[in-house]
Amino acid sequence: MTRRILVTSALPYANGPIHLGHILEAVQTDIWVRFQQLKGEECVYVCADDTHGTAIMLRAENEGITPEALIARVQAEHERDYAGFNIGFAQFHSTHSPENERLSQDMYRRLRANGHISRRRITQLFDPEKQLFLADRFIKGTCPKCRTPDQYGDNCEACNATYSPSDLIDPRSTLSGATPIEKDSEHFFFTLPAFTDMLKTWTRSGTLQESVANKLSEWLDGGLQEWDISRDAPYFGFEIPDEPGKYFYVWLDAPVGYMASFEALCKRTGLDFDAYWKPGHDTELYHFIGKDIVNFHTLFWPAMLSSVGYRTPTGVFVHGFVTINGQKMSKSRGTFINASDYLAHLDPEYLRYYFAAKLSSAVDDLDLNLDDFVARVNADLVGKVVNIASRCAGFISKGFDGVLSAQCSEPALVAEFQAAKDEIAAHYESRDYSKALRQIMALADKANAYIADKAPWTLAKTDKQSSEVQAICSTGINLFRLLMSYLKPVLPTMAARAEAFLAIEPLHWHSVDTLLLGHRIGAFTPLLTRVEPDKVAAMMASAGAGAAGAAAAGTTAAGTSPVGAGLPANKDADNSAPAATTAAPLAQEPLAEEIAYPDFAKVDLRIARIVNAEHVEGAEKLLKLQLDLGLGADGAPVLRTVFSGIKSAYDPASLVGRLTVLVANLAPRKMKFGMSEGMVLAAGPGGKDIWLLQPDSGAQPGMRVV
RNA sequence: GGCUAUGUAGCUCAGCUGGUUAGAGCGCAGCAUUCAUAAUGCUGAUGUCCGUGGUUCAAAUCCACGCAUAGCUACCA
Repeated sequence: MTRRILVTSALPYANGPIHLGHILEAVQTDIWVRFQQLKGEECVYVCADDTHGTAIMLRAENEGITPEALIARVQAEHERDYAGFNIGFAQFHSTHSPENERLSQDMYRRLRANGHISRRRITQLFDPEKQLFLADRFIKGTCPKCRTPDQYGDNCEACNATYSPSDLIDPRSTLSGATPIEKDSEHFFFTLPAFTDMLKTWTRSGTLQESVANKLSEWLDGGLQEWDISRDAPYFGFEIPDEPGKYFYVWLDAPVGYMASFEALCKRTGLDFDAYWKPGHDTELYHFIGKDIVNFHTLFWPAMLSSVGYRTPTGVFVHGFVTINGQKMSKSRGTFINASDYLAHLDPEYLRYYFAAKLSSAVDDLDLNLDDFVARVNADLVGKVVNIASRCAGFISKGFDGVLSAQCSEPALVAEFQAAKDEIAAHYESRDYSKALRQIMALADKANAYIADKAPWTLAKTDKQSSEVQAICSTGINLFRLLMSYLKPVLPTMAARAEAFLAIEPLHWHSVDTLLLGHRIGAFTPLLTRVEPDKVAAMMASAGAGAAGAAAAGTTAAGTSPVGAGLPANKDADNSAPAATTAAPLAQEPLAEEIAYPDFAKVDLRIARIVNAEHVEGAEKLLKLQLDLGLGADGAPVLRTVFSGIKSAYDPASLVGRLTVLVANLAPRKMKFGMSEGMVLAAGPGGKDIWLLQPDSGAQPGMRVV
């Protein structure tokens, strides 16, 4: 029985570029969808741009264009970036579409008919110059608790107090600088409390990860409140039926955008809309989202759906955020990496693999550690997987005209690879991609060990056409083919190259039940090249340059995605400036965390004279230095031996007599060639580019550096 | 502040419902190998499992408190 599955990932907001947070979500979703499709399920993946709201309106105004022109331009960029990562949408639509307008208004009318819309007047701060009601983040003022100036309207970054914007001392609009006035207006509310029981059941019915359900009980137990779904003109969005001058809050029509996108797909392909959105069908509906937008998808959305007689989602899958080298992406730190920054320098499959290798079904954040990224991709994909094909293919083409043996040797090993299918499938199904890939890589290790053990190259020396060589290498090729079948959801492009190399029809999940026997394969070509660390550095440089450009240009007030995919809502988020290409060291390695003076004072830096420097036998990188610190308290000269990794940059003879700076109270470290009693200071990326610190003349050995 | 998570080798992470000397990959050291995109195989070293208390015959695993990090905290997007 074929499953019929509709999958969405969160709608990126049309106010900024696609960044690695969006890509994490898209990759997670895409892998799941491709896996389902390879298994033969009918699985479609839809998404759209989220295009409404004050932020879009203001941005368009700043740029002197219409909102429609803005969202059209941004959507083209978004689609290009997603395509660059091979995200296989069946439909990428827009919330500013006729389908969405009709569906949103229809949903509102039915909510209203069911008595789930209430209305009342509320008072808000209003910018008299811009003639605009102000959201909290467009108001700044002095914190009423601790008097820190320049705080946003909802909470104080200095003392963490929360308050309402009208409590601020000396409030002003960040849009015009005007002093806001209080003004009231009628708003429309969705009566969420009426759905408390329904939601308590639904959130605990296996649709959500446990930690997410735990988090939600905070809201459910604390008592739900009505949800304000209207905004006053001027607003870029859909007008509320029968209520001129009132617009749907962007978050009302954003999730409806999932339906709208799907409806557009149905029109093109003949899929049955109702079978996926009306109750009583065996179809499945899943939303992949980031942890910042849980409320909208697991409270408001299912409540609205159930009110108007649509089905509720089968599952909502929540993931964490992307961090870069352990820190959250930040424009000021130069670690805000846009999809286009990545694609300009690196192969998308690297990142798909790296994300997959670290993704689980948990809500944890995922760290992109750049050194780990290079090492992991190169070791796993090039060193392990591709290597299997690479080391076997030559024998087959040279000795046997590319024809594989009629039987595999080592049937037990082959069977073990095939038997892993169900377990790997279960991991993909449950979104434990890291477990799936760990298992696949363990198999790849076995394949390499098998080939090393059989050493076909020794046999080939005596007989190039030995049937044993053919059998061993054909087995290797078959093992490689099985691994590629398992990896195909993650690495579609590499899988396609492998299919071309093997001269076979596209692999699918059940391809592992068969073997390639007596088949002629093509010539081996590199299926994936290694990640070059230089390219990673270049990517970071362009991301950092984007940040610098944005700062110099002065950012406009703007939000990140309402249906944000990977980052916390960032008040400073903005489009990045065009990427530059020069690599600034500061951009590559941002400043470390601030420390207090006492922390610095712990480090005792001293001037030292290099009195001897020599090569160390057997050491690749080290020089052995003798350092003179001058006379000690007892009048005797103090000498230190330090091993320093500067061999590649300095000739020992050129160092003797120089002054430099020594970390004098560093704990001695036992190294292979002896004890190192301290550390000399140097800068640079390594290799020939290392520069030793040297004081101006006049400094004496033993002087403390402060 | 409250809540939800996270904190395990240099790095990235597994360790489910408590039970022998705490694991993997990468990195590192040594040996082997040279078929392969300096790829591969074998061997080895490395951990107060964030801290402090507690429950228990037994805790990385349970409880409490604390520290650190992230997110959420509804008329923010």
